[in-house]
Amino acid sequence: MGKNGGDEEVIEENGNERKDKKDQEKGLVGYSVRFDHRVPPGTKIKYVTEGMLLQELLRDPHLRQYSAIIVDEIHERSVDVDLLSGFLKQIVTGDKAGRGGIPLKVVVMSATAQVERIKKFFSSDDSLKKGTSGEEVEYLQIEGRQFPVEVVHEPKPVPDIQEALVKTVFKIHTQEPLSDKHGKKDILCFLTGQEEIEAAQRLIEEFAETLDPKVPKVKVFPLFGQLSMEAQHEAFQPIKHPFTRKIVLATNIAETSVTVPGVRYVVDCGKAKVKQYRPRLGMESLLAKPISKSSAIQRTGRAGREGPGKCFRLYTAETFNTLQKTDLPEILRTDVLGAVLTMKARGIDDVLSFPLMDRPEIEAVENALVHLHVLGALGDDGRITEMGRKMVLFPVTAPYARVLLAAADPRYDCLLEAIDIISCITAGDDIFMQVRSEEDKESVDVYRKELQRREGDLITYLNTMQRFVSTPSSDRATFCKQRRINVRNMRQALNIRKQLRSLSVKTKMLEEPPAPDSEVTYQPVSPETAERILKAFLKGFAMKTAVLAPDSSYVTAHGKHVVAIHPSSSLHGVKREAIMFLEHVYTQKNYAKKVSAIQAGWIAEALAA
DNA sequence: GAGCACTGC
Repeated sequence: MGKNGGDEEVIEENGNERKDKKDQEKGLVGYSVRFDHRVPPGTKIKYVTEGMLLQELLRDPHLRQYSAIIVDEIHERSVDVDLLSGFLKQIVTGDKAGRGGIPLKVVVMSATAQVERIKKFFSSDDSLKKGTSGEEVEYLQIEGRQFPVEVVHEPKPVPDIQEALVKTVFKIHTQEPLSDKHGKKDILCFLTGQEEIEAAQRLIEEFAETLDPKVPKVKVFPLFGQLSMEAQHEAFQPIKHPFTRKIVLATNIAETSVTVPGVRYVVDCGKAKVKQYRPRLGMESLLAKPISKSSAIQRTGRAGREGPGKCFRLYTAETFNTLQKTDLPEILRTDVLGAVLTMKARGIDDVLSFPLMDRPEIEAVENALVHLHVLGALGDDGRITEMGRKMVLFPVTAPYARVLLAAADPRYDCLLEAIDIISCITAGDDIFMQVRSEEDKESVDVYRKELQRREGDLITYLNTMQRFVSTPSSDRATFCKQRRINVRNMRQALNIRKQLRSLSVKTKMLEEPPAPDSEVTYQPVSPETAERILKAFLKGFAMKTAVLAPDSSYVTAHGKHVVAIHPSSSLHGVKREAIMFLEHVYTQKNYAKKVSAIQAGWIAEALAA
């Protein structure tokens, strides 16, 4: 590798592994993702995730190790890719001295044409002043491949989406052929959520009963994330019965994450549930909103992957024209707490002037700065503190990182316990799956009750992790099955646990590596230890607390909003003096999730010291 | 009595 500006090329990928066995053996191609790294000596091309490259920026702010960076799928606009684009712009348009005078080449790839914006963003501000915008940015276009899809809009707004859906599905079913030379001609419907999907399934199945026996049959498959892997898998299988059409009722999962084969008809309800952070309320909402034009086009495209198709939009052409061009990028929809800390840790003192393709509201940034100050990550001068520098080393959000630091403090002394809990919580979806049938529920509840603790959800997660790791590996599958624990998420939790433990040793928060699980016997934590754990969590979540009001509702300490305990919590329906919750979501109501019982006096105590 | 979809140092 050269002395300055390396000869290594980094290809940024969104988690998709691109491993070519032969090249890898020769050491030409390497990759680096969260739990898996393979970068042999002599690597010329390295595939990394955005988060990994942001992490490398901490050590190597000018990316001197690389001669070129390729950013793929930039239109997906994750927070990480937005931050990375900002740093890349600074490197490309800034002073080359930090790279020994060697320029960095940046290639960005996008499936949708926001060409002008991207060109403008990566141009230096000087060229903008001279009116030669984008001259140093070259542009190449490659045609996509798709079969034609005919789009049909509703002539006028539909009063009832479910009714319109059933009507459209059976219009397709009775008027369009079951297959052609390209293969099956199945139907994929985009709906907003589980509830809507289950209602639609009932309606379609009821209506199907009334069909003339000469008409082909239909079989309905729901498809959403909370469904078990097996149930999801069913929706991908070609239908076995002859003379039958498959109808898949899906959430956005079928727009972004999976491809259902055989689809030639798409029915689009025009909406999707979106999570959006409300900086003023310090909480997020999950509500059905109109989709963007680009999302509608993406859904339409799902009908043309295997042959010419048709897309029926359950809204008018006028409504389509009123849709936003693109979805709101994530940085405008989430808490910018993490983004601000990421910038601060990489030397950005004035975060408001950092180049971003979309800037969050000033209020959102200010809230994040205040919150980071409360957490102790920023000092009174707004600069990152010693504590903040330690926090960014952990792959968890700032409040969790603060909890880990508190837990390592001798006053709380519960780092391993905090790691167990945070591993369970940050392992993706809840490790506890929802139980669908009533009979299953009874038996599962018997086992789950054993894990539950009166202190609430956090100590229940701790109990679960401790019971799990002290179970012999041959019995772990049964352990999970009985309690309906998602094995994939549990495996992820173990990975995170291992990573957090090793980072704790590296940062000297743990003096020595913890004993292997095989040498630890299970013992439920004492109420005294549970109290120390909850107090350590309050160091990160003192703002997310509520006290029981005289009318038996919980009122938040911050903002005085009424919150209800979510039904997924072990404390649902329970009245305690005060609660701490790690998540705060508005759906049908204002809900607190991941809830623990605390004493009201602990809140002020946590904010004080 | 309720759950759009991903990912990560």
